[in-house]
Amino acid sequence: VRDGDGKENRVTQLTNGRAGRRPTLEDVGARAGVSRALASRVIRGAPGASAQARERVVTAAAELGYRPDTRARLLAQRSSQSLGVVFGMQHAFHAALVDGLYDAAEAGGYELVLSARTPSHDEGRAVETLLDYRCEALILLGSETRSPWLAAVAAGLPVIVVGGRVRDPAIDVIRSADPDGMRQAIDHLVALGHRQIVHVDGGHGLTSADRRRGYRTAMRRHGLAEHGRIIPGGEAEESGAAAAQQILDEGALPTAVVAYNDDCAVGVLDALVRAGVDVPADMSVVGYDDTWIARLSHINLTTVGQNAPRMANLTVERAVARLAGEDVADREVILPPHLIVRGTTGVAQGRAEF
Amino acid sequence: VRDGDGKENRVTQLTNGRAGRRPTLEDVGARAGVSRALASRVIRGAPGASAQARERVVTAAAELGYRPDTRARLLAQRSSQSLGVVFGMQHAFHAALVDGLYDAAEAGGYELVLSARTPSHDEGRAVETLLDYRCEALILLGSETRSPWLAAVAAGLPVIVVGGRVRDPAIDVIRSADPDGMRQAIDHLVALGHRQIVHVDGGHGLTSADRRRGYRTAMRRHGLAEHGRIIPGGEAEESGAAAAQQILDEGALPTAVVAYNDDCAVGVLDALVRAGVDVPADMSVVGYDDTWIARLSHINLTTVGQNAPRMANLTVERAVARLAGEDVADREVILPPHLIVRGTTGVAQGRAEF
DNA sequence: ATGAAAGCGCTAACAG
DNA sequence: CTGTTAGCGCTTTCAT
Repeated sequence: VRDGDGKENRVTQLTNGRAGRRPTLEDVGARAGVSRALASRVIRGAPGASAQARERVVTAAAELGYRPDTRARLLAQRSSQSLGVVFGMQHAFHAALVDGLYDAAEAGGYELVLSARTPSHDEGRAVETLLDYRCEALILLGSETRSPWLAAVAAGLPVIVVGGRVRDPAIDVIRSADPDGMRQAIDHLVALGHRQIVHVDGGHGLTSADRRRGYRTAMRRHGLAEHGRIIPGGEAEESGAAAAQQILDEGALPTAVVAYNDDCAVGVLDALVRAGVDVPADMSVVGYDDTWIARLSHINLTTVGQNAPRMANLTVERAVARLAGEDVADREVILPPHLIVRGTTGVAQGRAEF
Repeated sequence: VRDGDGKENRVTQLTNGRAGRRPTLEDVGARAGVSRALASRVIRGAPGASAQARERVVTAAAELGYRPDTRARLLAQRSSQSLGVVFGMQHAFHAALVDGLYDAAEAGGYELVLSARTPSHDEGRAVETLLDYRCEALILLGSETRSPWLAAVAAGLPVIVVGGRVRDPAIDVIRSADPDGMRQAIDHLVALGHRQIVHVDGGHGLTSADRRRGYRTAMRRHGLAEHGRIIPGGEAEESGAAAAQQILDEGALPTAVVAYNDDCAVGVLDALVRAGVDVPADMSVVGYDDTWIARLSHINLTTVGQNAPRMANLTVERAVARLAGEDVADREVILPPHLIVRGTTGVAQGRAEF
């Protein structure tokens, strides 16, 4: 009798009132025979109401199908208790993040106001919208903006970038240690006997640069700098496929490919499979982000996971801390990523140079 | 003497926040030497302000970096001028739809309030949030809810479902003619000489039922009822892969597969390619929705397109019409889909039965 | 053309 | 514990 009935009742109440005007606190108070202020206290669970009053207000509200008006509440409150979130539709990882943010925000008593980044609604517009709603803090998923306007915005309210790279000292960043994730991937491959490991990178972004750096460092540490190779890629499947094609065309195949992210890795995977390369028998492939696409049973991609729920929690925590004026030591929180071994990596083939 | 001083002091005391106070219309008016009301008129481009006043207010606002407070504006206006949108992160098609909705809403002078459907934030919660923002109409992307609560909600405000199937007479539906899309796909394949065409369906949803029906009808019309076959699938890649595996295991391969949607088709594609089946030489594959995934150059999937921008426009139009109280003849608007021929379909192999 | 005043629905300070 | 009184920032009559 949990969700089904409860929800049904809740929503039914929404519409019980007359079609013309939705009931206000005044109406509820009148029906319960108390003042609007007292009704308000009861509704929002604030202290200072007798059990009797509480009971009457609750029933009156239920009968009327009362629902508080968010706009009015936000306006009257000193704090709007809402966090603005800019996300990119399309980004699989953002879906997980937003999900976590809903949880964390609710737990912290905050509302979430969403604004999407789409071709016709860029990050700037998204931020403006959110600002106009007077949300108290801004959460930008995967932003890599270097424009000065973000800094200006950050002067007005806490701004937290999740899974992106921004260097402004006024902006908090929650992300994971990309070089470390790469290290784990390389370590894993090396342990499986791979030496010819190429990296299909993610293009010009800062995150891409980080992962590239992690790749280089890890290869060097294993004494494989000679065998390393970086192929220009991108964020999408298409780039991965193109990069894989390039690898194939060159003839001298590596034994493993580490891609910038899962999307890119899937592109690589696809191109390889089409070319008749057996993964992982002939070649291993590793992605990054552990998005739902990596988990699909037929893809079953070995990848580096970022713990979206944890990042979401930290993000909301950080936002709340900033809003409370607490001093935070570290502008940047860097979480440890963790390798998730699935089916696209295996022992390296015997090779001439072995 | 204006009451500026006293009020200013009071307010300054109240807002000892870190960020200082954002300018209000009152501030803009004061700086421009006009009343708040007049400033309001100028800001929102309402008539009733001299060119001179207009000019001064505009510059004052610019200097102050004034931005209207959406919450307050919505509260004061009789109509909130905002449309609530519930979408599913993850759904590639919704990204295109939301993009179009932003465009259309802006053109129509409406705000968009987004609420995502995620594991921890289901459609019911999403709708509640939106309702609490007092948006004037609700736009549900891809909803197939059969619960009575939606009907209850629709009693209170216009509800428009896009690309879904809901039977309530109070709910508008904008979708495309799925059976017709299927027909186009089948016609295309038949024209290429295919006869053994199987359909991997989308499961229990109404949209899936529609497409399944379209498949059956089209096959019958071509006299291919005997060759038809429907394999249970689902909405995601995984289901497509599983269905393809089933087809492969059975030995007697068809020459073409029409999948429920692009995701499913990509799963099919993947499983086929892994099994060494050459697409489209050995087998043709068709998807549905023309999402970005179908357009990826290495997937290059023949699919049925739904014209998201058009649907978005119609949706907003419909919402506005309902809000204006206009009588709309057709509760359901059904758009013609169109086949997009790409690289996964080709002439059928010569077959024994030919 | 302009301004004063009255709200929108709610919260919050202060009396009783 | 409860009601009264002020607003939150903006729009909207209704005078001037």
